[in-house]
Amino acid sequence: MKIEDEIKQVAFRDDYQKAHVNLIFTANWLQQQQSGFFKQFGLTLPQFNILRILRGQHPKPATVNLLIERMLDKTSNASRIVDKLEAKELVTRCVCPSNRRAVDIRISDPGLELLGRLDAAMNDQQFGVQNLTSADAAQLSRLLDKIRD
Amino acid sequence: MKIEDEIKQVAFRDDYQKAHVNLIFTANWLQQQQSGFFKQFGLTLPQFNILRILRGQHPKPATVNLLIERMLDKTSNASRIVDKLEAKELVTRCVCPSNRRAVDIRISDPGLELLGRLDAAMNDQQFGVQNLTSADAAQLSRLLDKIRD
DNA sequence: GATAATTAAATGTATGTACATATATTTGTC
DNA sequence: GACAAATATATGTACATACATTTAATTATC
Repeated sequence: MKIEDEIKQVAFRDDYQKAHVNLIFTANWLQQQQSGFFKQFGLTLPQFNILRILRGQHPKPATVNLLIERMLDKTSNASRIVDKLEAKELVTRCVCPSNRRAVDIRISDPGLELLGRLDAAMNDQQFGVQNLTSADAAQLSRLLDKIRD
Repeated sequence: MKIEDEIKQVAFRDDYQKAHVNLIFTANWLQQQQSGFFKQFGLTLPQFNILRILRGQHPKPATVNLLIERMLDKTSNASRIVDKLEAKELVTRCVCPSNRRAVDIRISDPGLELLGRLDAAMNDQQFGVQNLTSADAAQLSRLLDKIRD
């Protein structure tokens, strides 16, 4: 659906304003699609992202600092998201032996198992990007990179 | 900067996954740019959006329902955002005379004055979309509309 | 080696999001 | 006109975000 119809705004000042609003709107739409998906597995999107980083490190541990570096949203609160994952026993947390300020965070076996199920489900669920051609997708990334220059 | 460098991921599975991650990352980046901007004026992004809708209605009142319809994020809590704006005396709220279930919400004179200052400042602040050509911006909107089909 | 500065994580507070539920008013039906 | 259904908003709870502050451990400096 065209963005004008989605947000019931008759016209935009120019293509720049339209692209800007469309970007915010679409990313939001995507996040909602995704959070509905993750909810089936008892996770939120940020919790999933942290688990995925931990799997990337596995079997090495990660520290909170490393999680913050790798997270898409740098300013979010990794420490409290790990709290939630620990409560669900998807990760373990223990004081780092070589630096007792830091904590070693590891994905647990149930955590790995959950991510495995999520991977399988995600292959059947492409959240709209499948509507693009491969060339479209590449072009989209090029435009987005240009915006952040 | 290319998305691979931004999030320190070596490679994506395909252009689809890359575009997807890039979209989420870029929209987040844009929102952070904006929220820093609005903070100078004592507003948050959703508060600004509500004020802008109210100005569009002015001098007619808006109801909470109308705000929800027009907001980019449909599921957020308009009622509590209006609470914050009312506390700052940027809007007024009173029971609608013709339907006492509804509340009439109006932007106040200080609210209009604040939006006026924001408009001026926003013309000097284009948040990255100015890096695109006009044709790029139009193409971006076309791709985003396609994703949400 | 005591003390200051830095670093790593956790905590506090205000705001917003998502979703369920509650309260009050209006509308529809018998 | 009583009572059920629908409507408009507000409230409650859990989670996340944004940013400042605190606590504890380590490193640097004298």
